[in-house]
Amino acid sequence: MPELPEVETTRRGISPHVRGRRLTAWIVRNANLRWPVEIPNVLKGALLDDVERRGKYLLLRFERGTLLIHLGMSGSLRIVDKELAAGRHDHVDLVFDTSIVLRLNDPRRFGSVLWWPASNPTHPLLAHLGVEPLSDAFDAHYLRARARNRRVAVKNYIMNAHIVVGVGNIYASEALYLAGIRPDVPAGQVTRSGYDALVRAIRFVLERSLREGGTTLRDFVGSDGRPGYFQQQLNVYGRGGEVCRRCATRLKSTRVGQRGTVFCPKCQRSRGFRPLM
DNA sequence: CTTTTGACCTGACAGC
DNA sequence: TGCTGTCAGGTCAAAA
Repeated sequence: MPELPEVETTRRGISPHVRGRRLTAWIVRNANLRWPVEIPNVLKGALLDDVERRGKYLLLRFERGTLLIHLGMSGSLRIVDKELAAGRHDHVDLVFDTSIVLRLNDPRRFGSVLWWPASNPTHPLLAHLGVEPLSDAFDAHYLRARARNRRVAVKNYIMNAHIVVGVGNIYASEALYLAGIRPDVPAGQVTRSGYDALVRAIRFVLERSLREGGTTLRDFVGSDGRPGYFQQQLNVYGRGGEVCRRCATRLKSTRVGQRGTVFCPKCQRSRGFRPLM
């Protein structure tokens, strides 16, 4: 479900409620997520210093270490009152001293809750992550350099968290549309100006979605239960068979690297086309 | 090293 | 009303 804007929206939503609070208890109703849920006993009574984000991981910084939370495809975190009865798929509750509960719901259980002790300098899952797309380190030179001689489709390339984090199926599709690049072009064949446009487009879609509170397709809600509104801005994702807003050509629905992919065959070309930005 | 494929899981929806 | 197949905001590990 969540890509960078949804995870960041979640971070901003939960942070004011839990930051500076003590974790008094937790309830694990189903520890069987992607990996077994890890919440060590040293966390009892621990102070939560800050809530950060790295890629699609939320980092709950405690004095003794960090809880890593990944929302997978279908996860969401809500702030609820301790008395609110847990529903189906409410797998983990983190109970804070204010009777506030941070509740993880995840129907598909592709998410994770993992412990990263302060004694361990880098968690293996974070060690090889690529750059943050909204940081200065993310630029056309970087993208092009790492794409040299790579034949994977550019769409898969930008969805690879070892290259750049936070870009999933929605925003990859949208960014390639805005950049005028076909999703199935080999990453190594995208031109320098193509990567210039792509970097701008990725930043644009992520920042814009962030302003709108993320994208809600089926079930994403922020920590307060409000949906995101970015889906109203989608140009291609979920619009296969509909008409391109720019040129009225019928949008093509295909599969690129096992993922559903929609693009405009006229506005998106192998060597790039007029970028929309 | 890169690339491809399968795996993990539930739920919604289409078609018979 | 089933049943079956397909698809879904992710990403890791194994195989090629």
